Amino acid sequence: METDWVAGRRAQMMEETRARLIQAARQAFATKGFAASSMDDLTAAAGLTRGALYHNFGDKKGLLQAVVDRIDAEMAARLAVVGERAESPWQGLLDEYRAYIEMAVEPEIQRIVLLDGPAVLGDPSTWPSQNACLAETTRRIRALVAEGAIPPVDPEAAARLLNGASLHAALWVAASDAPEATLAKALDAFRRLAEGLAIG
Amino acid sequence: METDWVAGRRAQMMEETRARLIQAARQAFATKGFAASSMDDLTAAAGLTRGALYHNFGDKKGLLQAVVDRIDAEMAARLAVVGERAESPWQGLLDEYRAYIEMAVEPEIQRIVLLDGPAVLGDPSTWPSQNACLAETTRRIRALVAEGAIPPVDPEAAARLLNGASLHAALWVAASDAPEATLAKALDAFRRLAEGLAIG
DNA sequence: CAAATTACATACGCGGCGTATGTCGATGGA
DNA sequence: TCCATCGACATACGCCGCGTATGTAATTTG
Repeated sequence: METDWVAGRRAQMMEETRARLIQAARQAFATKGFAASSMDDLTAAAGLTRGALYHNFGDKKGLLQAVVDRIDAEMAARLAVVGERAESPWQGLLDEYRAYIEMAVEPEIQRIVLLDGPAVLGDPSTWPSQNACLAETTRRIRALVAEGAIPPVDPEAAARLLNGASLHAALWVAASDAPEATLAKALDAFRRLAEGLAIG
Repeated sequence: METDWVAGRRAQMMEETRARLIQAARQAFATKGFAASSMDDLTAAAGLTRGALYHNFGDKKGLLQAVVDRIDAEMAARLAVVGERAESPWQGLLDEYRAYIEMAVEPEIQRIVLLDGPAVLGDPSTWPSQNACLAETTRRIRALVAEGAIPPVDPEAAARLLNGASLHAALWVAASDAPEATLAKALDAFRRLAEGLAIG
């Protein structure tokens, strides 16, 4: 009979394999993009072959999905920490979005989650991960409405629009040749938009 | 010697060829996406071969660029008409963005310009077409600031953020199973954000 | 009239994806 | 203890699609 100990060890091996593939994929997708990344190269870099990949993730898109889910979860965690530190819920929201924009400038996040992800996997809301990052900001806006800090608004709608605005701000900053100045302009404009929620 | 008449006729033939390829590409890219569209199928549908394609557009990305430029120009023209019809400049801006969101729901525009375009060609601001659509909204915001209708803000920053918000609103609406209701919620939230520009 | 150029079509090679098949260790019943 | 099974990968194969090199017919130029 298979002991729990042995079974657990086997499962741990598989998780190790998956983790290594995901890590290699992050590296490849971030630097070369999804389309230009070869599965052979990618798996070889992880010390495996395409067999392991198709066994664990089904196909190339499945691997991208796994990578996206992982990064998205990391982003949501980072956002929650930032939002919690703020002195007021409203300031927490602004801080979260500032952090979001700054994260979205990171090449890995921008390339994988914001460009290739939607293009290959479709609208983020249809992702299995349900876009934890979006859920986090939606939750925060919902709380603001519930406690009367801002006038009623559909939380998901507001979160989606603000996320979209942040994402484009990040693309703009990343492509700019004066990132600092561009970021400042983007953040200023963003604040103006967000305050429309607080006032209107 | 080549007469002007003959030269003009030759140029017209090439434009005809380019137009047919672009049209076939629009159809293919819109329905199957850029990556899944075969150049052989695409050119055959236009009654040509890949030879014509590489001669006129360089490579597959070049064709996408041409398609994107064309659609972008059409969008900008449609937006300008909508904005001009409004009774006030501010209302013109709101009308333009309403039109933008509704356009962005159209599968062809969403798939080609908003998803595959940025993923394959990079940030829209780096496109040769200079994103006529974005330029149009930037121009309008600049005018609003100039005439004192809204407090000073960097026009490009504001336009980019609003475009991003609109785009994500459109993705949301398109993926929704109750598009009408979703569109209403999106438009309401968008109006709140935009008013942040007017007030803040 | 020969040489060069244009605007395509045809032919070829290479890489990459997905799948079918093989392998090896672990498991589990007789 | 032995063999049949199964899971987790590796290997092998075929097909498709892109880019490029080459061919070709019409036209222009010297």
